[in-house]
Amino acid sequence: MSIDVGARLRGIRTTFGLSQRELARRAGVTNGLISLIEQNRVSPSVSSLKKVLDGVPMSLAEFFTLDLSAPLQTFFARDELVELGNAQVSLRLVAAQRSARQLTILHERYAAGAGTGDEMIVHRGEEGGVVIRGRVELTVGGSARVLGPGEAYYFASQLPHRFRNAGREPCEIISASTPPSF
Amino acid sequence: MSIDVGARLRGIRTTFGLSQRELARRAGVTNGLISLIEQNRVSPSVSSLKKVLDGVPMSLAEFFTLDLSAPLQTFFARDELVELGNAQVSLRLVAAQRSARQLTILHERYAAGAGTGDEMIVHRGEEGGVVIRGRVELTVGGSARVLGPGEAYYFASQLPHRFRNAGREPCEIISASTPPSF
DNA sequence: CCTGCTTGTCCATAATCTTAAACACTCGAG
DNA sequence: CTCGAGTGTTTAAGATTATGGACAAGCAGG
Repeated sequence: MSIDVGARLRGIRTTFGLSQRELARRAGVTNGLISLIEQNRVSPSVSSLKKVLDGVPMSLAEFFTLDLSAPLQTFFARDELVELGNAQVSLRLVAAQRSARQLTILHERYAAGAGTGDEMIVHRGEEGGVVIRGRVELTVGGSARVLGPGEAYYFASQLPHRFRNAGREPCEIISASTPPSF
Repeated sequence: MSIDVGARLRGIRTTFGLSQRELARRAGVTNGLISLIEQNRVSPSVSSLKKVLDGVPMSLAEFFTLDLSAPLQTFFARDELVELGNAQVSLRLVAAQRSARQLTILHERYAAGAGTGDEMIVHRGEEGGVVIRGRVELTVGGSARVLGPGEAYYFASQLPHRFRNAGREPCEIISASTPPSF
C-alpha cells in the first residue's frame, strides 16, 4: 500500500475543520473507524471510504487525485503575481502557477491615456471586476461608461469590449474571467 | 455505493485483454476476488483494489477518474480540430475538449510497412498527434483505425497502443506526448 | 466423442474490516 | 479543583471481505 490513505483523510478532514466525530456523524460511520483509517490500521473498503468522503463532501477521484506533497498555494505576495503586461498596461496574474484554474484573476493597471487598444476584444466566457483607483472608460457592446473607484462591471466576454484610462492618473482594476484566457 | 467499481474494473480488464485469472496472477490476488468485485458482490478494501490495479497497471486516481459513461474521444476527424490561430498563424488544437494537457510535440515518419512492432506499447501519460502524409493504422485499447492526412488522435498512454504504416508510401505524423518518454 | 486447457462463478473458511462502547486526555467555565 | 464537553484512541464482538478449491461451460485438436 504505497498510498497513505490515512494521511490523506486526516489532511482533508482537518483542512475542512472537522473532528473525527463530526465527520463520522455526517458520513454515517463510527468515529472509531475514522480513527483507525487515519492511523492506517485498517484499509477501508471502497464503500466505506466513499461513505466517509460523502461526509466532507469529496469524490473518490478527488481524494486519490489530491496531491498533498505539493499543496496548492493559497496566498500570493505582491511579487508572486506574474506580470503579463507591458510598460503602459500592467496585468498581474493571480495563481499563474496553478494548473487547473477555473478563473483568471488579474490586477490591472493602466497608465494615463493607456488602454487595451482601439480593437474591440471578443472571446468566450464572462468577466467582471471592480475599479479601485482612477477612472476607466469601459465600452461593452454599443454602450460606454466611465467607472470610478468602487464601481464595478460584469459582462459576457462575447460582447466586444475595450478598456481605456479616462483620467490623468494611473487607474487600477481587479478583474476576473472564466474560462482562463491565460 | 453510487460508483460501479465492478463495471469499471471489468471494463479496464477487458480493455487490456486480461482474463480474471491472468489479472489475479499479476496482482497477487485470487481470481475469485476479481470475479466477486466485478459482480459488485463485495466492496474491495482500498488495499485490495490497489493490488488489483497494480496488476494492470493503473493508479487508484486513474481508476476513479476514468469516465466510462462519456469515454474520452480518441479519434478526431479533420474538422474536429479546433483552430486557435489567426490570419497569420494557424494553430489547430487537438483534443481541445480535454483539460489539463501537458504535451511535447514530435514529427514522426514511418517507411512503408514499418511500425512500432507487434508488441503493444504501454506507458504513463498521454499522447496525441496528426497524420500529415500517408496512412497509419493506430490500435488503441480494443479499437483500431486507419488515419489519413488531416486526421488525428489523442489517448491515455496506459491504453495498449501500436502504430503501423498501412500504406505504400512513407507517412508522417506530428505527435505530442507527456511526460517526455524520448 | 474425448482430452486438455481455458474461461467465469460459487462456497466454506480464514482474514480483515466495522461497530459499539469504554478509555484517556485537553480545555474552559463555574 | 471539579465538572462537562470536547478531542482522538483502543478493544472485543459482529459484519464483511479475501482465500483456496471445486464446479460447470466453452473451445480447439486428436
